[in-house]
Amino acid sequence: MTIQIHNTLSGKKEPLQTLEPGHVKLYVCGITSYDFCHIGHARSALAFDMIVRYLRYRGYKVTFVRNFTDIDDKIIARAQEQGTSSEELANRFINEFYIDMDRLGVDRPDIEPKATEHIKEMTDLIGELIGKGMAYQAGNDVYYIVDSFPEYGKLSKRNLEDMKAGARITVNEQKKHPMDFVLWKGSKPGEPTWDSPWGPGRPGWHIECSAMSRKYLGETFDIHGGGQDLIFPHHENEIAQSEGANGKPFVKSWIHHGFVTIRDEKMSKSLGNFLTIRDILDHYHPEILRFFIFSTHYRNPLDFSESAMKDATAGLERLYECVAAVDSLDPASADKTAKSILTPKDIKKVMELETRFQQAMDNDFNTAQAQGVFFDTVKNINRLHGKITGAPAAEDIRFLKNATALLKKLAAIMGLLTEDAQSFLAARREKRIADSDIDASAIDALIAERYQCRLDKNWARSDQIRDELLARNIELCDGPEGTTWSVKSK
RNA sequence: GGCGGCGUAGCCAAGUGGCCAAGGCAGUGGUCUGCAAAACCAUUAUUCAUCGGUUCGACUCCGAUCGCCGCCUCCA
Repeated sequence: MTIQIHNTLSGKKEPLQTLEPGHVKLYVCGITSYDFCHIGHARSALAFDMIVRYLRYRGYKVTFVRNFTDIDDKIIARAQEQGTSSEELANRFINEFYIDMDRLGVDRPDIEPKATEHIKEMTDLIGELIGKGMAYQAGNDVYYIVDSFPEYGKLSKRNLEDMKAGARITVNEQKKHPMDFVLWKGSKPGEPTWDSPWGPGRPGWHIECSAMSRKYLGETFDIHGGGQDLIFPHHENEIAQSEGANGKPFVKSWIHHGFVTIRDEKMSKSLGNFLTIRDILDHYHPEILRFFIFSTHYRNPLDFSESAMKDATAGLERLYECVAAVDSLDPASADKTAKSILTPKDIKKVMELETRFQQAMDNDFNTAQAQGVFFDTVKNINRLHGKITGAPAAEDIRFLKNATALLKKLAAIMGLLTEDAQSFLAARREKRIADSDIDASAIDALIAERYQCRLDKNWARSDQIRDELLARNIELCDGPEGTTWSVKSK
């Protein structure tokens, strides 16, 4: 089985064939650091985190590069608003980004280049394009000549004629063609500047990715990724720059993930439906967000809502409940004379987990399908666990523990089931108590009273106490070790 | 207007032409319990927006229609 990946360039799923055997070279467009990251950035980071982990699990060496855009118009504007330098602002939000990524448990890429640390690579590349007649200086700016690259539009499937017709682009007198885009911008007074053969200025947005990917991954590499909104113009322009300068194919396969929407609208600041990663993590455990994001295939739109997060919570807890139940089996309590309850069919069903997981993930990283495989396995584990009556056979304990160990190993590729199951569930219960203003001692007193009622078989009063507490969103659970209580999930 | 994508049960969501159309949430029935709750088990789409076509056979391929979304300006 080979891994199939949907390639935006061809519009089809294609088998992964690395240029260098067993080594995937991956470049992903990172953030422009001028504000806190939102849930859409989280989806991007998590999608590629999962992809890298899966490729490594499948035995590939992966060189993963993700850049920081730390100089651009928005950064300059925001820095001026705040009375600070663009350097300080960009670095501050890079640090905030790391805080978010660490909370989400996202692994660091191998290389995280910053645009401002690669000005030389960019000016070299621009120089090459001018030398080839593919770029020109106009005033203090340098522009790319889109007409010089016949394949312009091949990624976004559009042509220059169509784009001119629907042009909503501000007319720029200096440009020879309205679609020509800027490689180098002459600086205005007060803006950050770097020296260049075309005078003081700063790089255009697209050139950094062409320059930095070439430096770290070479002129041609395997996979380039980002959000669907980057297809045009950003990635289209990267292709024009890189293939124009290098005369070689830029990227073998393009991966673009879908948006996060809220009430089916794309998040945007103008609509005010903007949720930052830390807004979400203040209310939900990081694994719940991960579970939610991976419950849909990465290319589909994903609609954020409280009810969707509630579903994700219930689903993740179901997985943890299964693991916790198996964890609580004590090998020392095994009955040496007990017969195994396992049938060859049971064993086969559970052992299919890894194959089925790989089939799902090989199919363009289909995490939604893979989650389905997890639940099938959980169902089987629970069924077998339920078949055990009395002291279990040692063989059965070993089998169930191996099964949950495998489940945890595979779920970890999506960053799920990484915590101790008992602790996770206990923390969930405590969080619910903490989130509600409940007087625990008063509840304990009522439980004590009810305990006496139950000994006296005074069911009426006993049930009355339970109903009173239930009205306050507190659930009682009568077990062999006494009564426990928990706050009901909404 | 140009280009791309999507429409599968109450909700979410897989499905790379052919055994009963995964899975989750919610619902229903059971096990457990004094009764419950939680947990677990079982169960829930003769049908895949609509209409045609190709095929021995289509949710899957092709065409048309309706509806929704995204990109074409910064954007994950």
